[in-house]
Amino acid sequence: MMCEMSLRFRQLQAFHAIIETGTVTAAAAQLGISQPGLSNLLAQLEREVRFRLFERQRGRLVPTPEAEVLYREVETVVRGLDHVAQAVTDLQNKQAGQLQIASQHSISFGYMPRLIARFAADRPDMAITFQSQYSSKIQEWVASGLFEIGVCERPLLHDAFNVHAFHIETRIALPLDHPLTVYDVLTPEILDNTPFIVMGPDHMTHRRLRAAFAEAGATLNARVHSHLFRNLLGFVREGMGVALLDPFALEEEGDGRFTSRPFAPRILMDMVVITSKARPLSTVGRAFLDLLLDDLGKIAVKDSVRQANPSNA
Amino acid sequence: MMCEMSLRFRQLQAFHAIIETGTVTAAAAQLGISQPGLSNLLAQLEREVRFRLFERQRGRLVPTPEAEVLYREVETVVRGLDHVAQAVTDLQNKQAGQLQIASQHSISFGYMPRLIARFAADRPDMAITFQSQYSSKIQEWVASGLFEIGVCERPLLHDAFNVHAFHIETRIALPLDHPLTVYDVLTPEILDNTPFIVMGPDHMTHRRLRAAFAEAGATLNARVHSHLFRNLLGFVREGMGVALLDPFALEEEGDGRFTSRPFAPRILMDMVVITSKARPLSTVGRAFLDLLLDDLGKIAVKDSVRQANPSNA
DNA sequence: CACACATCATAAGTTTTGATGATGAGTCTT
DNA sequence: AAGACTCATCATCAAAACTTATGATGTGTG
Repeated sequence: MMCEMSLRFRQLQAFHAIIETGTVTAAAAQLGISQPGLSNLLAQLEREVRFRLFERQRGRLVPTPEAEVLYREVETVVRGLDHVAQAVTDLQNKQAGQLQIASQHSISFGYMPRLIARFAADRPDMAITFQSQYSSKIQEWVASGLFEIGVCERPLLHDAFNVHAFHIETRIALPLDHPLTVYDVLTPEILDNTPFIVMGPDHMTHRRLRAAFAEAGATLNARVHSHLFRNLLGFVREGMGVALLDPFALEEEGDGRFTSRPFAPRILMDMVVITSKARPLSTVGRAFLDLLLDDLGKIAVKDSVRQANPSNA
Repeated sequence: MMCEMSLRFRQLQAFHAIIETGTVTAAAAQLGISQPGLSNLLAQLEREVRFRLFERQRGRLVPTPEAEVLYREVETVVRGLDHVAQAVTDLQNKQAGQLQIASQHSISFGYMPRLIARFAADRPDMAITFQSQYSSKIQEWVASGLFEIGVCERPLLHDAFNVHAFHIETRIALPLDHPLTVYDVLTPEILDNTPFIVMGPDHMTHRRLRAAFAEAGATLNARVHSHLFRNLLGFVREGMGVALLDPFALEEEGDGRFTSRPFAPRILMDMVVITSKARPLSTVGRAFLDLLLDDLGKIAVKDSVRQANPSNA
């Protein structure tokens, strides 16, 4: 009684679009094909699975319970294809250079390009690949040998890295005309109930900020949530509140639309420079890593640039 | 510079198979197509993504770092298709009946069929769908309206159910010639270091069993792990050890190759009969539910068949 | 060294699948 | 009853997927 069925991806994609949009016509538009084409795909699929996926009620399609169960599985597959496409464009953007460096977004706009430029000045014929990404992606890339050197935040997800840890002290960014600019150092007490622009709740610094406020018995008034330091700054510029930022994002202070103050108690960002344990560093890689660590020593919190083992969590 | 790329699923499937098997020839066999066909798909994919996925070294394919990064994304998608196929066959096995009942495996061999037979005796022209599945799948099916009545174990994963809780007391099954058959009730002290056949460590009863042994300062000697009560029984029959089982599995006691004893402290299985909050029970559904709850009252631990709210975890 | 047997790539030809546009039937609105 | 929707069906055609046949290259063996 077992019979061959050949679920084709196109059919699942069609099915997915129909459930999502509610009608065949709209689904066809979403996929950029004609309505009869989609009708066919659906008919094929229903013939092959041998149960109804939709009740035809008064000319409309109403998903059966079976369809809803199936949809959950199909969802994973169809959405997954988007992820693959994204991965492909990420990989396409990587040029083949002699030295590959990836760093987390917040450090990628001002600091890293400047350092790389300085490094490349003495080496005119060397090609360097530099890319900005999320911390987890950077770790994946360095682990797989796609990039030689990565700069990202903790936590580390694998154990495949040589790790150089350093810590960056965060500061509070405020609009120029903010009343609290009169203080030299800001504390939770001073900032009690002040509108705050914060990172998503899963980010380290957010949790530490919240803890600092709780400790001081102050209220953290989280007005806007965002997920890139760079975005927070935009809101600060617009005067919507204050934000806790890393000094790299604050480099643009010169634009004169916001300023910054230290925060007490200090909140540090746990950052790391990683290289792959699996393959040894190239000569240029070594040279750049030395420059990077040396330079970070000037910015980072004292005594925090050192060799260290990866600590997960 | 952005150019159109049309990642076809078949190409990803090909890529996935090649990475998995290591050679094109083997991958072709796995997918059931010819080697040149696969070679073509790979060539297409490499042309479209515009970076090498494999180095051709001495006639063999060696994945590039890019390929390994891509593989992780592709993996999700391709494996997902298998899940969809599995879901489809699950759904195909469901017949269209007026009354749909699903129950967890352990209760599905003896008890439920017998009860359903009794119920159907008075109603000769009624079609009933009955299916045995894992607890989580049963919940999904009842939640989506695919089945009217489900019998499964806690924990409940949604809040979409009307819940009737009951508790089943487990017993220790032993081979007939086991020395411990001389006891009327078995305790952790008596069973200290006795070879045990146990459920996987994620199952409730396993954790409680372990706790009971720890409390008594006895050693739980887990000799075999399995994941279906029915399987445990097979090992007991073979004399490999004793096992903690629900009374439904023990119904076959008549076969004379094992026996059972109560265990102290009592270990109960948290079970529930669920129906969907979303749609009201049909008349037959109501009737069967009444019969089921009434009958469970005779088997279950006293005072434990009652209406209750779902409690998660 | 020559032979058998792997590997992957290419070419040409066939079958299957996907999509189109025209058409029709049903439902709801106005 | 017209018009704007829905979805299904048909004939048709192009693109994709697969086939067989063949060649180039590499490896291991007597």
